[in-house]
Amino acid sequence: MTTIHDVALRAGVSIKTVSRVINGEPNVRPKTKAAVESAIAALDYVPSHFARAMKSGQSKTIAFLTDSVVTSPESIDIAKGVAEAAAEAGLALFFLASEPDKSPFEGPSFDFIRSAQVDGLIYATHSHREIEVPEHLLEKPLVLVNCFEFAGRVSSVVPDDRQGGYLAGQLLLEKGHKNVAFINLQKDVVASRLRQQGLNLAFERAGLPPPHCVFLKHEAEEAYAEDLAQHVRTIMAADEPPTALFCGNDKTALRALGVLQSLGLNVPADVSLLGYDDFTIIAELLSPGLTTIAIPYLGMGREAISVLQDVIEKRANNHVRQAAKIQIPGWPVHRKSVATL
Amino acid sequence: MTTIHDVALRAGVSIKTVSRVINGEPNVRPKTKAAVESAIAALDYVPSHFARAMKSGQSKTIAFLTDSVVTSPESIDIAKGVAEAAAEAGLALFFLASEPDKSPFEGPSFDFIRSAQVDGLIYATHSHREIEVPEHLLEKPLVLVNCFEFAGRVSSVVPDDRQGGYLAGQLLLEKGHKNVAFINLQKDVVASRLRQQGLNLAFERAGLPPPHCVFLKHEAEEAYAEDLAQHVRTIMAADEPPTALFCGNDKTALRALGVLQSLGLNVPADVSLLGYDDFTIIAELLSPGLTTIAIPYLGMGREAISVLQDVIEKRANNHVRQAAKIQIPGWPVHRKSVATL
DNA sequence: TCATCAATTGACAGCGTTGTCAATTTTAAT
DNA sequence: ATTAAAATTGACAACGCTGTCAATTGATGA
Repeated sequence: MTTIHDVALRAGVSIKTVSRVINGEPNVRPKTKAAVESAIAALDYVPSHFARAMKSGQSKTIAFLTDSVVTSPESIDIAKGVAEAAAEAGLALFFLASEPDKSPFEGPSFDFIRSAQVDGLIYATHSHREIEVPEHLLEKPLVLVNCFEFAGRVSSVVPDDRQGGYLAGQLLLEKGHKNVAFINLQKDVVASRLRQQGLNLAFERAGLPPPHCVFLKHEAEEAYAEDLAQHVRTIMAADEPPTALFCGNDKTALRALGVLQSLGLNVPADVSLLGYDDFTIIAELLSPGLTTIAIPYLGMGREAISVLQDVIEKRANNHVRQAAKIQIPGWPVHRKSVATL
Repeated sequence: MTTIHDVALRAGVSIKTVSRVINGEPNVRPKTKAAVESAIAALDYVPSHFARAMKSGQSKTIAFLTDSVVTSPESIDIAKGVAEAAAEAGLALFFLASEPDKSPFEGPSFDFIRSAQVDGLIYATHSHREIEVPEHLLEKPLVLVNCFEFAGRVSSVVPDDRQGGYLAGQLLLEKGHKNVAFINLQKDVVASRLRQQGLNLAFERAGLPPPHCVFLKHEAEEAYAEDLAQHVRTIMAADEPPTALFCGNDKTALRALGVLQSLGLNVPADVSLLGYDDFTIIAELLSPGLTTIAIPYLGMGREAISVLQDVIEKRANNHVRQAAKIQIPGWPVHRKSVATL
């Protein structure tokens, strides 16, 4: 491996001067600088990350922890956003998969975070929810993604589910749907309440009563499917069945579509279908293509890096930084499953 | 930060002795060892990864590069397998997202690999294919996943598509399907030829002629869908239509199912449907559940770490290691879409 | 031309760790 | 009890880099 010494030797200067050139410090004669730069190029020298980190105590490295988000296709974009933004910011990124059945905040992975003197942490969850952050984690700059803690000690970046629900309402109303049924996620899911609030708000502002809303039960795959089918059948059997069905996520919408088809109902001719997530695989593959509300996973990931950098900087300067909950808005994705009345 | 000095001070020994205890070296009196260990525990000491890496030149860190696999749900399991196995092996893992429109083997990310003295590299692709490995990459221990180079200079871990095709043939024959149509992937896809070979072999061994096989055209989403629909209709319009349709992947199978249903054909009563990939999201969600051949992504990821460790070790001892192409077998996943005749 | 001051450069220590080798202690053998 | 050998322990250098501070060089003005 070529070191700073090799470069210094070749350029005929001291290692300190090489260091100055590398770090763009002032007070280096242009001629000297040129000599050093050509030596660096000739030797294909890259400064050792470790030596720098050891000296400065700043590793320029952050770690990305997750309950399982990296391995879940729905929210893989969080990781993508984090990775992109980190690269742009010149930060190295460790991905740590937490071990199953264990808190992600302990075990060998976490020892590694400490031993590698990671500058900061990003913790992302699979679903939007509240978490408990162990005391000892607060030592390090930390940003939560897709989750938050009520104590408000840690900054978090979450989807704006209320806005998303509102968006759904707006979209449906624009297309003329006033009689809407909402097959919401399980009642204990954070997003489910928020989206309902947003949806209801949109209807309220239009001078309409809130849409009929049912919650799925939180159960295994089979039970969930049965539960859903039941709901769809009940809803569509009403005296005045809704003109549109808004589902808590795209997967539910996919299932609902199957049930509707089995009832001989055509989407969107007989009933419109609106999803949530913009889970592309499902949404694009369905016929008709599923109109849905996108969750801004990519943007959340990017924002997390930005917030984390801020936290790190503030911490370094001994400023207290007010923890904040940052809500990133989603957007509607128009495909074919919602008809205009 | 607590350092080895703090521990030594507290335990009343020299730093070298602490080092011995940490690294499990012999010739430390049990009493001394106990004293050091209790000091470590009391101070919550974790050795600095950087200092160690600098000293040893071994970073115990590997990098995972990919064209886009991390962000594609189909093969996210490669990443998962790599991450799991790396953690078990005590290796830290860098995930580097390659920049769009750029070779993953250049740019700032790659400089980082060099500066961080990464011990080895794993490069995974989204689809099973041949790639060109730039000369300068061969400096570092490298293992390819889901791709390979014909030059054979680099070890690779790939799915055994031939075996997978054979498995598909076996499965169909076991269920009594002798008249089968294979809607294969695009002709230029590596997997497509191999699977066809495997499938044909299974039929040959059963004393049957090879199944009818058509290839999809490699085109945009819409054209692809149209192309597929055409094929399905043609195939099913034959004088003696096949009793089973084997699709090149689950996505295609999903589409094909739609076409079959639109033709008024019931799966699996009228015709059986076999996919490939075990892309759970699709396969489980379909009704009927899609019988398919699983691609061993997780196992491939795990195997990659094992191979990489081997390469690193051999390299360290100046042994030449014969590069190898390691094929990991898939397996059939029985759901409901293939009926017994 | 020479003193003065600013700009440029380099010597050296130290970040936290482990390898080398010498010093010390313990054990075993007489 | 004494001594040689073995086991245990520690002092110190070095890994590649940057910060400190001193030394050197060049530029400026009288």
